[in-house]
Amino acid sequence: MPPSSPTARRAGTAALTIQDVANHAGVSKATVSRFLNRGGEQLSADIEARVSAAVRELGYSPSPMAQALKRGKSRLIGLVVADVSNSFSVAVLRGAEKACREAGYMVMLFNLGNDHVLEREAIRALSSYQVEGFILHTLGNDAAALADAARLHKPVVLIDRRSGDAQLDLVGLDNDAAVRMAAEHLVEADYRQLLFATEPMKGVGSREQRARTFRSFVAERPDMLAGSTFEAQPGDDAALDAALRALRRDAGAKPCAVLAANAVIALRVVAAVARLGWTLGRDIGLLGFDDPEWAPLVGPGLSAISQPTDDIGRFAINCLLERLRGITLPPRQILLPGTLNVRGSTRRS
Amino acid sequence: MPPSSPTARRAGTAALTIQDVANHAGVSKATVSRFLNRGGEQLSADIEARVSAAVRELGYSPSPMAQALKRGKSRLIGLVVADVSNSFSVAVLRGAEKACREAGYMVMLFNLGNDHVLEREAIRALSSYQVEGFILHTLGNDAAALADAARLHKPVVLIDRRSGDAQLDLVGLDNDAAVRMAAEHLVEADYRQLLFATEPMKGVGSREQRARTFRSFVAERPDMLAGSTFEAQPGDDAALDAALRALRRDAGAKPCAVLAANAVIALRVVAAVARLGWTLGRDIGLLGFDDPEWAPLVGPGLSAISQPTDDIGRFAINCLLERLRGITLPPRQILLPGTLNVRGSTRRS
DNA sequence: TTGTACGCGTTATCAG
DNA sequence: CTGATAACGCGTACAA
Repeated sequence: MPPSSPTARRAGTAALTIQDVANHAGVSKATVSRFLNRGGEQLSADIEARVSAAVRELGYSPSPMAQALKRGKSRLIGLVVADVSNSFSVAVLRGAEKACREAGYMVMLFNLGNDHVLEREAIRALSSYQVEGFILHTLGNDAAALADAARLHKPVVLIDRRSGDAQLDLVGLDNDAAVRMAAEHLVEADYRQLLFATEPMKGVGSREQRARTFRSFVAERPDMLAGSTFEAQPGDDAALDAALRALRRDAGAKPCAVLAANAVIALRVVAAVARLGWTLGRDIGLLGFDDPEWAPLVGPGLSAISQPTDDIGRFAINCLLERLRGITLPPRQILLPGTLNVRGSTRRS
Repeated sequence: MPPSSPTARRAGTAALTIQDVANHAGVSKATVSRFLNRGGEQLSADIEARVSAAVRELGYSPSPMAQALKRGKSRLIGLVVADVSNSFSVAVLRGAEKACREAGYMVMLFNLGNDHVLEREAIRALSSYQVEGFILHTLGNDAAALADAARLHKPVVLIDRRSGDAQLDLVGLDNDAAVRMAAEHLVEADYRQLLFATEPMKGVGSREQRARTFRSFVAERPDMLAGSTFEAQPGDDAALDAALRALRRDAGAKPCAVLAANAVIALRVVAAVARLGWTLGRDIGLLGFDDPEWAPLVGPGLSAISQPTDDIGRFAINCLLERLRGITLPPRQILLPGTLNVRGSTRRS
């Protein structure tokens, strides 16, 4: 049978094509395509009406796949995340996905599951699907992966963490301001011996940045404040307990407090304090980054710096979209302010 | 300029095509395609070697987009989730995404953000990208959306929640067994007046199932046990507090406990108990579904039923893949067992 | 203004 | 066993 007669198509319910619409309206594919893309600008009123009606009646919408193949653009954005289980990651993901959809894009997700060898494969797989750009929330040590992306001329926006030396757009918390806000709060609450607890730095920009600012803050107040840093290895609770004991010992009579670099480490400190039989706030202060849902519920409540995660996701997408529209600017840093939520873990009484 | 001479292509670094490989190996596109798909079965040793070498040297991998266009298969799976912020959802997502990738598929994510009007749009958008099947973790009240999916002959696997009357594959927790395990634990811990606290049912299968089993369990022990159910409206903390007060009042001298239908509601109960100045375990027992990371840290620790979220994700994907391979079976239910983690919130001493 | 014809990268059919 | 060729659904020069 010759492939088609103008009438009588659409057996079953296969997706309709632009040709179906053209037949229905009695015009050519090209005309329909023009109507769809240039919005009926260059069409006669009569034709426009017919095509418009046909599209509506048939409920037609073009195939993004075919469009992608033709124009090399897919209206797809690749989102690579070190660990979806991380509450910060999901929160950002949420904002990003929403902003994406509002701009007519879809998100293609790749979770590294903390296996950072996958980073290259991630951007490779994603770009084979023609994603137009990348949002990366990873350790970002893999320069090769970034190079791949750059070579494909696909824009990249980093979230939270600066990646190597690459000059890329970055959106995240204003770590410097946030750490200062946090430390100042601890000082005002009378804590005098401070410990900055973090996951292993591993070259992660935001962790190093926070640690650096913390050290500066302490160094600027040599007479009233002492401070040190502790990198907690995953699983090694004993070392963490020891570090906390050392903190109180070093503090002597002075009140001491921990500044936890993120929610994961804050959770571990809370657990350690419980193991040691201490009371948060009184025996030891604790202030964490990120403000997880459980923060109000542990002991007297965990004081925390909350990040504007939704905004971070939104800004990242907007930043990417601007690049896609061809804006050529030097790499930007968009740093958003955090918010301090004071709870019982930083009240000594 | 005529589009191509056999040599001298690949200006810049545009992605390479099957034609490039063919040129490089001195064969036709068709041959390369065959090598790629049937794995060199029907090729002469000489040709196979040449093609194989060319593919490797050039680092070629075919374009999923073009493949999708040609065969109508995209190696894409659509994942629709009611709310990514829900810890259960992410956990399942994690397992699913991994299983997907291991099977050579990619995940396309659509988050409803609890806006269930989007459900139809979700499956519409996703199927326009030719996803081969759907994993749905939604309220599932939108029969129309499901009908859309069915009409496209795309397989659907439901997670956790049965959807309307549709006969579809389902994978989730064995709610019946889990509720009985939970309730039995409460009984053994001497609690005699029970309250089942849940988010509004809204026709959500798993919530109704859990409530039903709870009521049966109580009804089967009329002489030793009393129980009731409470639907907590989002934000209405006053009503929740009142319900808890009523629980203790009704219990009189008997110990009472709350069975929380998921982590969200468990969190709210913990907060309410704190507001009321009670102590978990002693003044009121609490056992929750889901086992969030913070469970060990609130008060004496929150007892909880943990769900095998990774497995749920994996099974869902495998189930979907089997359907994609054309298995025609009646709809299955895969019910996985939960695990009871006993902590302080169900210890009266 | 509208239609015709071609190509995006693949795979399937059909000759050879 | 291999190569030419026609689709898949769409956008767009080019021609009318």
